[in-house]
Amino acid sequence: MTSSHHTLDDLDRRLLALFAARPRLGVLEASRQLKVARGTVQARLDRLTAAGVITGWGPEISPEALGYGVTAFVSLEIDQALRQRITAHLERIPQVLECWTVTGNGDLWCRLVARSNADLQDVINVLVADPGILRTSTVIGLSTEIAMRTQPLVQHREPRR
Amino acid sequence: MTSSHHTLDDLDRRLLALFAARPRLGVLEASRQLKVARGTVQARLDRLTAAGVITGWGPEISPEALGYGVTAFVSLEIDQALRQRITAHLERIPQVLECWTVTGNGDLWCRLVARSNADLQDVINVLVADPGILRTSTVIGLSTEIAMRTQPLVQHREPRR
DNA sequence: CGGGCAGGTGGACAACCTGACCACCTGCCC
DNA sequence: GGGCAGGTGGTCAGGTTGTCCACCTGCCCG
Repeated sequence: MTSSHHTLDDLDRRLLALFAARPRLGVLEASRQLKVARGTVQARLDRLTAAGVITGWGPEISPEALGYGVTAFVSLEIDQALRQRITAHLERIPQVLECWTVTGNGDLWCRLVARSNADLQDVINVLVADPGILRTSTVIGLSTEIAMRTQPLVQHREPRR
Repeated sequence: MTSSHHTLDDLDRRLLALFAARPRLGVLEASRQLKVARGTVQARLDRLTAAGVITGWGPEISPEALGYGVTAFVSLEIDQALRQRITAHLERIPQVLECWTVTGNGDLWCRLVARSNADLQDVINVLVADPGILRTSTVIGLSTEIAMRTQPLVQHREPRR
């Protein structure tokens, strides 16, 4: 959006790669592996966090391991005047993992999970209960070809500007 | 998919909520806040990890903070015979953050990021360079209504089965 | 040119946490 | 009644953290 973004240097990239590979590493151990002073690692981490590059260290949860083996992507065509209320409605549905407003006919785009295809139908029923939702179209995720990743981006060096 | 999934009990839920809120917490501090023995927290964490519920503790990176302020979702219609080669091609593009095979006309579904709309065009050009890609349709993410989340799912108690 | 400043280094400290044990208790299934 | 998984408190040595410090370097700026 704005151009005020953080530019990574080489050490940042190595740091992020290291912590991505072994996240529970302590600062001291990391400094040893990167061959820099401990304070440096600490300062880099603080700066990356302050800049918003690192947004968290939370445990990543696998919905699949919890029994939610079905993922679906739903496009919603909605009554624009009611968007706020609709997103509030979606927020209240735990199976809605993500939601964007997007360009195109589908005004809203969501990621859902469910325990089975039958369960998915139930979830969608809950979802479309809001009368502000005019039309939906669902595609089901069959297999993950590339799992959510950011490392390639982090390691990527923009050739020119 | 398979029904062999881990069922969370109340302590698991509280544990996950706590670590989601303050991930860098030590095991000892967590045990104090949850009012259980340290060994218990340790054991739970180990079990959740072994069960695949917790898949990692990696730092979460914000592409936006790195200057990739534009997100787009692309549906690709492809020559099925070439799917393997195509996904390999996509894997090599850092701006492709995620990719699924899905039902429907769009055989492949990807999430992209780019530095700007103009940059997005460049990324898409790289993407469609593979002749196995027959048709694409792109929608641009305008705003995040619900950011990727799993906590509601974790805290959710299935009413009945 | 010299000053100021951000950022790196290596070292020091006490306080604290971790991993690995242990003995023991409880609830539950067979 | 036995066996077992899982919880509880406790101990221990060793490693790690947060916080200082003095000092060095490169760089921008008047």
